[in-house]
Amino acid sequence: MKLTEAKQQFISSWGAFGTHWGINRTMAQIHALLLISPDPLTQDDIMEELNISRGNTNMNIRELINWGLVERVLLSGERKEYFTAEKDIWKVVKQIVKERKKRELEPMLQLLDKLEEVEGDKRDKHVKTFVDTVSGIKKLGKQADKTLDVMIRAEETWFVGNLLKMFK
Amino acid sequence: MKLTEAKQQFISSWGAFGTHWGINRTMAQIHALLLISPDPLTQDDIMEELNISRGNTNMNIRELINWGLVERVLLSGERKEYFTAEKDIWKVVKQIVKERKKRELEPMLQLLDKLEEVEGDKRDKHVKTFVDTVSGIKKLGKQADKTLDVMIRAEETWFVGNLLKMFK
DNA sequence: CCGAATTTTCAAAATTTATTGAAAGTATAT
DNA sequence: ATATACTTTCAATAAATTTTGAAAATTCGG
Repeated sequence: MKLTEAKQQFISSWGAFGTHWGINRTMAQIHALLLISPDPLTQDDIMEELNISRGNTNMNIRELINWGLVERVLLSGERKEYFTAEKDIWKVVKQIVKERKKRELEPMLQLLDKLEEVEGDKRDKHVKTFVDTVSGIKKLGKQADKTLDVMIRAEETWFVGNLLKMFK
Repeated sequence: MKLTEAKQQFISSWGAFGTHWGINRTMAQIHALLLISPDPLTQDDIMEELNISRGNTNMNIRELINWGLVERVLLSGERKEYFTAEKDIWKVVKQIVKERKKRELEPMLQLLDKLEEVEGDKRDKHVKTFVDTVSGIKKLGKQADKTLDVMIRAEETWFVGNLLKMFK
């Protein structure tokens, strides 16, 4: 397979993959393109490579910057902004985990805390099932939260080594 | 907070949560409703509770069954089908992990295997960056794959205990 | 086998989400 | 200060996804 074709496949399937994870296609594709680009790219490079409009490109680059996955780079003597993606995949994964934990897991846990305190007689099976379900989710969610905290601080070598050993 | 209100909040935020994870709102809401229902429900119960159409209800129940999260239940002497959700959250999580691994991670790893074999001179930095990126993702993906395999087989008590100890 | 109850399908409609592109905004060099 | 290069915004449009509901198919008791 030629590089050009391989690149296209990578970008397109990274985009499709993203849509299963609540990330929009374009954002994932821009990320993919930057991941495999040895040098920083301009907005125009990205627009041209992916055939997308200026506005769309701009919005999604900014979103990637918000997620901490892409950085602005200023090349000396150049007026244009360049963009580059973190290439260390372990760092990328940790960053995504960190953001999603903050955006999704933590608010969910807060809600569950409130819902667990529902009024009513526990002998009513509707109340009991509700409280048990909420508690069960909360318990697992809190464990996940702690585990992810440590993971975010971990080094890849340490993480992979230990995790595998543990699971033998 | 009253049970009725708590239920509604739970269902609606479970639905919103689902949409961040590539699951459609209705599917997640039906799942939420069944999770907190002590007894199995019919399609009509679900339609009424969530105010959704028959077709929509039917489609999403079947999808939940495909995911292994909901089961058909036949009550003796009843013609209608009843549905119930697995209540053990750890089992639910394992089931979701299992399915997503099969549907998403495994195909991605297969693709990466192919893409890693791209033709071209490694001294070309475009080729090098591409191959390095693909290899990096593949390596981490394969580790995740193995780790999830063990997790899928693990018991919650064992899992939570060990994981926490390990991360201290 | 018939007919009523129930489930499933699927084309059309509604809704949600993503994309465009032109206009407005900003920064920089001279 | 002005012109120019570049970035951002956002209302309109397009595309993708979800939902509906009526018709078709299936199931099951008698």
